[in-house]
Amino acid sequence: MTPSATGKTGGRMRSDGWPSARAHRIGGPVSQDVPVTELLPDARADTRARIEQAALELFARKGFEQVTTDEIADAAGISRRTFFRYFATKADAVWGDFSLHVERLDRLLSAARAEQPVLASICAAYVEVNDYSAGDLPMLRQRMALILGEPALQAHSQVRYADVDRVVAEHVARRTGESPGALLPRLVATSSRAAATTAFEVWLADGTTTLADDLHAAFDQLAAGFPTLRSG
Amino acid sequence: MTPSATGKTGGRMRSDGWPSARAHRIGGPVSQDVPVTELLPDARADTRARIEQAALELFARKGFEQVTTDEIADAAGISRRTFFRYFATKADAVWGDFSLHVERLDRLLSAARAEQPVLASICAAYVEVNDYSAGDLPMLRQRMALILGEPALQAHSQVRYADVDRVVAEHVARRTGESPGALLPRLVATSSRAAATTAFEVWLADGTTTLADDLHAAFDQLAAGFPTLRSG
DNA sequence: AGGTTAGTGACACCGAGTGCCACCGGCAAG
DNA sequence: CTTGCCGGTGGCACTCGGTGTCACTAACCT
Repeated sequence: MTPSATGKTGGRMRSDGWPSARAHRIGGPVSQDVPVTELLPDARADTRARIEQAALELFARKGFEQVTTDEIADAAGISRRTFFRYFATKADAVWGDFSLHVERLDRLLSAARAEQPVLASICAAYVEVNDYSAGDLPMLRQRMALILGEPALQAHSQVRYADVDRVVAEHVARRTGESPGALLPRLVATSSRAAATTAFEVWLADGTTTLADDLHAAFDQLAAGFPTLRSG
Repeated sequence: MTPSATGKTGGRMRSDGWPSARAHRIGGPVSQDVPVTELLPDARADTRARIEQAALELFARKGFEQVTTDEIADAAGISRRTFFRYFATKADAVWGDFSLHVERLDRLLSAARAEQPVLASICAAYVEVNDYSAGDLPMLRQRMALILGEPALQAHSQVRYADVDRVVAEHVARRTGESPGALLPRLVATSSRAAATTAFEVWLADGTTTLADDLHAAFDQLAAGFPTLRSG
């Protein structure tokens, strides 16, 4: 918890450091920028953000697999054990509160106008959820480059996307009166997510286009049954 | 290699078993059904098949996460280390020679008639690759139930599907003259795979339909831009 | 017979994750 | 002020997936 984490042992089995109480005694008098009091309110949110930031920076610099949870914990000034109290897996540190995004997507879909074509509603919801401010774009790029580029994160993403698909499939089911497990709701959910993911990839690789434009382009193709393909 | 694997140590750090030479000496004279000679030709293929079978049976019975690689090795009559000489990861034991399927898909796409619409070629290739004999269907069901149901395998599948997507995207790129990295080839690849995966899920859940029928149904919807959705 | 080679098992090691316990700080009740 | 509770934490031991290394064996090739 000492803001300057230098001097902490951090690793397990390293046995070259002092017990953590010692580190506290060292760091304590040196740093006074955190008043020690009022640590309770949302110190957890702070710590979580610090871990996430440290992890993201390390992943971007060295690659996901090359970073150990020990290093992340060290960089964030906490112990390895505490890292896993904030994030269930190493991969989860890359996905900030993703469940919030899913909830937001759900709310947007539920509030969609009934006159609007279903795919248009889904596209609009995807665009809205991914409407980041210019200042946040660099972090988004970094995050998505990791998620789409690192095989381990690519694999992990499947689990996260399952939630998205469920929400979208339920929306389609509501609109068509079918069961969420039927072919059409599932298919619309998975293929619209495929469209979104592809748009992200193109947006990342290109660098000149807008994410919203790429999303619209992908969804237009999907909704029209890939008209440019009919030349065959 | 003793056909009856009872008496093997199997686990690591268990230290209650004899050295492996001892086990060989015990198992040797007892079992003569394997002529010891002609073990070289494709004993590897045999061993690989035995491991795969043991793993699949254990996964289906206890769940993927509840099975350790030690157990698989024991059941297959080999050591843990040898398991990882045949399969890079525990998850890979579920996917039989999947690269063969990808190669076959690639060949089918390359041989597709140019007059045929692109999506029809892709659908036909998917159907062809997944045209199992009636006798193999139970194993296919078991495999796919694991891959689509177990989160860990679901995640791992992403890596495998990346190869499929690459092959399909390259085909689309050849047909349209675009780059394989452009939006349309990527999008067609990912969304057609989404269609295939969804068809598999529905086929698995339903039990009365044909996989080929479900695949055609999904691709028809995709190619037509989800016509039943236009009621909005 | 001697050397080569492929397949194997034992072993040690790493890193992700988990359960458990001890500690320490804040806080309420006495 | 002391006592006891409680949330967050660090340390530790353990499991399990995965890897590098080494020694051994059996088939093979001269």
